[in-house]
Amino acid sequence: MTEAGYSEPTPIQEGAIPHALTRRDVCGIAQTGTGKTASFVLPMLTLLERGRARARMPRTLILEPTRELAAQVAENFDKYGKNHKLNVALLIGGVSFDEQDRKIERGADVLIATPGRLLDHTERGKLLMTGVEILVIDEADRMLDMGFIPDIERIAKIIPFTRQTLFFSATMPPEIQKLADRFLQNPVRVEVAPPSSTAATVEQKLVASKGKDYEKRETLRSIINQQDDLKNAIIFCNRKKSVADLLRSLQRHEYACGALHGDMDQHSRTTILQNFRDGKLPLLVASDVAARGLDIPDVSHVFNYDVPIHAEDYVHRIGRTGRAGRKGKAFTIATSKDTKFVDAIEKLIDRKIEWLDGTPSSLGAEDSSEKPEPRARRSGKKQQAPSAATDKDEPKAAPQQDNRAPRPKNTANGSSSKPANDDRRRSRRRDRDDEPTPVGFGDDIPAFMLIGAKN
DNA sequence: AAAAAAC
Repeated sequence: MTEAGYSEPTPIQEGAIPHALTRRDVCGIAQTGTGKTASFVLPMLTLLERGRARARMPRTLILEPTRELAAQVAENFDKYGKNHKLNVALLIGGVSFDEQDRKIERGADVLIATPGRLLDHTERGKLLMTGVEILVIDEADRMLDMGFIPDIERIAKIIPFTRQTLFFSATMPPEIQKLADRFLQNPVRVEVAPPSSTAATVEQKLVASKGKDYEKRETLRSIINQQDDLKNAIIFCNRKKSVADLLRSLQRHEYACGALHGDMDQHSRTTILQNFRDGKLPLLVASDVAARGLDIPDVSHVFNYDVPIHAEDYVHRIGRTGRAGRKGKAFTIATSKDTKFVDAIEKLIDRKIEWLDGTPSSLGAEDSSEKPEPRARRSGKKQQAPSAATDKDEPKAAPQQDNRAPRPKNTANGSSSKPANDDRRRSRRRDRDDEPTPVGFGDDIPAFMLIGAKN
């Protein structure tokens, strides 16, 4: 706890907790990584000490935009609420109703939910919201982005007017303010960080790349290999398909990596995230599902494989590193097509991001210097099955593989996506026969991290 | 140019 920075209150905690305890509504403007979660979990623990939950009538409700965030808040209750004998129910999609139903039936002190699943439960008539005393709306700006506001309105409507509401958002644009005005009564406003700031401890760089997929992948591998202090990293892509493609490519190059995006089944999402947190998986390829709020302590690097289309997402992505005053590095691969998005980011964060090699104008123009490998290499692979999109970048990557820096030695995915190219791989062994045999984690992965189960 | 969330 001390290590996590909770030995003394953070500004948002200092500002919000006393008011929450006096049952005032709170409008908190705080980014993740500011101790925001504890600023509602801790007072809730105190307020819940009196009284007990009745069957099917939860006493408090916390709404989160993504399943991972909801699970994370549930973990916080387990951590801080050890001695409070609370019933915590996590209601998220992608997993079965049964256990959730049982927890509701037993009487939940705390309900932590994503909007869709919560409404699903209420519509089945097994969940009564009339006993809710505290409503927490977390990540409101993101709820808005994701189109959840109508759901939130429906939910708020079935919760008694006499409730206390704690409302949190990283930013407070006019639409969010209007929303806050609707949900809150005479709130205390607590604001702790300017919305578009990036941590000063994060070293940010742009990396010029040519625009083809395989060229970007090669650029990415090259920056990864250049890092001598890489402990773990999140690699962000704009699309789920890119996440999947990049994962396959990196795995073929024997990087230990896993993927996280919203089309994956919940079991894989949970397992991969847990392995990444535990340090078993050093590289996480992810969509923006991982950009906000996920509490992964001490991510040393963030790589933006794609420049985010929305500038705010850049701030959220690189906010995964440099947390709690630690050092972090963020590299953004940019092609000539990304110029306007880069401009928008620099405008938002109000500073220029340096180019890695000081070559802003060389976008796509520096081919000769970096590529000693002639195209002739390609001829050797013509009878291969014309499948995996990753084929093309194999030969070019080979020369760099020999003296890679602290490269992860294992491959782990925890899901079904194994490179189905064993024979092809063997035939290319000569390209990297100095590589150690990859060791998979496979079954080594701890059992499905049951959300809310503590160890 | 996208992602996320209910079945």
